[in-house]
Amino acid sequence: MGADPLSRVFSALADPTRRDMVARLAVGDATVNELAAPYDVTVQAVSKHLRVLEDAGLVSRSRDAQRRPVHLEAEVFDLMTKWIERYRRQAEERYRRLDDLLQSMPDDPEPIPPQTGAPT
Amino acid sequence: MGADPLSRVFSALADPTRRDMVARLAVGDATVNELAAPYDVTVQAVSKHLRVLEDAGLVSRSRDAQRRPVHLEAEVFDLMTKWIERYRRQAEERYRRLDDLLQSMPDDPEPIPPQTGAPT
DNA sequence: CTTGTTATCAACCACTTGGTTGATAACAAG
DNA sequence: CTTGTTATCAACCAAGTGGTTGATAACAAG
Repeated sequence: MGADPLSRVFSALADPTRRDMVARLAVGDATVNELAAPYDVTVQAVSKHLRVLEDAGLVSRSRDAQRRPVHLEAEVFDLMTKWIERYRRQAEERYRRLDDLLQSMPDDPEPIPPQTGAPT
Repeated sequence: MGADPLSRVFSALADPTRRDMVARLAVGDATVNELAAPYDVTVQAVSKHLRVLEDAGLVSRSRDAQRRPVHLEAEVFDLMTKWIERYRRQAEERYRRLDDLLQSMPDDPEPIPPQTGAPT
């Protein structure tokens, strides 16, 4: 469990039930029981899911008598978005450069004939 | 392994080694050995990681004699980005609306007194 | 105080995961 | 054909995950 923040966030959202809960919480705060209702699992299982989301910083819990309203924390999404955008942009940039290169040269698909001694 | 595409992508990127490989591949294609070099693990382990990335659609592999150049597929990132953006926007929208609501009413933190028979 | 509700903690279980070693396949070069 | 390189497959193992049941805590209401 001592993983880095990014790993925790990705890992938390790798579960469809957990993504569902995030979707539900985007509409508004909810109690554990409310979150458990749509799924065919025990409240304990949902409680565990919420702990994972909380450890990832995606969710926070407050107190209201014996209820524990769950609240979605949208900021952590930025962490992922930044990571994703960075490498997507980098990959697209690379692709663009490759494309330019291929267009600038008309033929000859053998860039490096190292020491195969092709005689004249 | 019969998970949905989104789960596979999130799950694949939940591992720091795999994210590292994506970062490396964003610079340019690489062989399995090249990808294994920086890490203190066997080539087999790296091969497994690549399979996970491939199953998630993040990576594709071609043939060059006995080498298997690995190529980053940037399109799959869109799947995540779309999902993330959707619920972030929704959560922010909700936050904005809540903020408006709180500003429009000056006091009285009891919105719903259901049947407590408050007389007159 | 007792009862019911909401939620967590603890122990357990089947399955997955990330790693290992060993064998094998595919190919290049001597 | 034999050797070396690159990579995958197969079996195994320790640790983690998602689920369960049972006990417990915290609180509201009778």
